[in-house]
Amino acid sequence: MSPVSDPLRPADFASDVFEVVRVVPKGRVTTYGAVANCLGAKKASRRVGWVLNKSFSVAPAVPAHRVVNRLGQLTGAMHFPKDRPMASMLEAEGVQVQDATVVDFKALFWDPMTEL
DNA sequence: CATCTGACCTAGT
DNA sequence: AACTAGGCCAGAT
Repeated sequence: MSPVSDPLRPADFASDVFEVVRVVPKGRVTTYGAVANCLGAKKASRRVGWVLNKSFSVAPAVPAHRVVNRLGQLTGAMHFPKDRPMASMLEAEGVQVQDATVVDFKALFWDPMTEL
C-alpha cells in the first residue's frame, strides 16, 4: 500500500515525515534515516531533520522526540522548546535516556519500513 | 549573488 | 576497520 505521497514533492515529503513520525508507537523510537528510507529517499535524512524543525507548529502534534539519529543520540534535543525537553518526553514514555543517548536503543528502535 | 551550514546516512577508498 | 567524500535541499550569512 502507499500511505505516502511522492517524495519528489517537497511539500509531500514534509507531510510524509510528519505522518510516519506520528505512527511511531509510544515508548519506541525511530531514526531520521529510517524515516527517509521509508519515504524512498534514504540519502535525504538531513531533510528529515530540517522538516521536523517545523513540526512544533503543526497539528496534530508530532512526537519528534521519538526521532533520534542512528546511534540513538538525541542530537535534536537542543532544538526543542525549553519547556519540553526531548529527554524528559522520552523518559515520560518509559524510554531511558542517559547522556543524551537512548538506553537500549536497539531494542526500542521502531523501523517504519519493516513495521509498516 | 556565492558559500556554508545543518535534528544525517551510505558508499567508496 | 578507520577515514573521506558525496548526496539531499532550504535557510542563513
